[in-house]
Amino acid sequence: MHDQDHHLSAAQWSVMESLWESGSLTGREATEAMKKKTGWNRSTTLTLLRRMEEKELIGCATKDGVKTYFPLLRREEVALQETESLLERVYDGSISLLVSAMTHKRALPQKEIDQLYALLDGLEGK
Amino acid sequence: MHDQDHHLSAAQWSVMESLWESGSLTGREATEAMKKKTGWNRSTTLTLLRRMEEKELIGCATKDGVKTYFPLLRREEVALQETESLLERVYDGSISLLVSAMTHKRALPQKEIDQLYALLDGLEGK
DNA sequence: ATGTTGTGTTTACAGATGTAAACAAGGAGG
DNA sequence: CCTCCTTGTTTACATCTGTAAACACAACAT
Repeated sequence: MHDQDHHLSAAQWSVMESLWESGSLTGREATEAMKKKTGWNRSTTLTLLRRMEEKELIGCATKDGVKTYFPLLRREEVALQETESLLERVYDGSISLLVSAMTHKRALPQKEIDQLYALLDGLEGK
Repeated sequence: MHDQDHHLSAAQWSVMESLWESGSLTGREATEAMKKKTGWNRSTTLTLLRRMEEKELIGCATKDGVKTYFPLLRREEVALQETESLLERVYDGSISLLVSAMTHKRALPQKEIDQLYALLDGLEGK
């Protein structure tokens, strides 16, 4: 395993999302995708890719002068890290506190409620 | 109300936490608290406070040459923002997805499970 | 009156981030 | 051959962050 504690900025998330979605993207594809998604200039995307490669968030292979980038982190991995970080920082590690806070703000759709019940039942069963 | 979308850095959270805990702190108290909590140098804390005041995360009043700082944001407000941001970004807005992800990683203590059930029951009742 | 102390203000400086323009080099067309 | 497109590389530059050292000034102690 490599370094943990990868806090991704919003911009980096955008890039990662695109890479996760397609598995890998050539520089060309990436700049196009980002252009469409966020309006970034080609250079902006390429800079982001370079920096992210430097810090080993993504990898890259060159073939016939064309680079192909791919994620080096799994989405779940990063998601978990970010989630745990927030959970600790804000909710003292308590998921129920988090859920409570959210439900106080905006109503949870019935579907979500059902899913949570199912989830909890599954846990008990184990 | 003022601007939303206040993404606090870890350092800023530390400061805010201290202010939320005590309601307000003089420069002296703040530097001491931060010194103890994070080991920061006096200057570091004062710089943080100044910058945070500039961007109106905190306010400050001077009396007899002594400054007293206090939060301008409520903790719940910021907590909610950060949580919703993560939820959208990572879990497509679905709380149950988030909870699911977390429970897949580490077991939820029984206490948490109970609390979640209670929470859900409360929602149904409403 | 003068040096020490407590408090606040200015200045500093490296690294990360957002955002790109400029530059370079290999192929495709003419 | 010479030029234009495509793809990659370098350089740029303002802002934000983390982390302080230096400086300034008033009150206190001697």
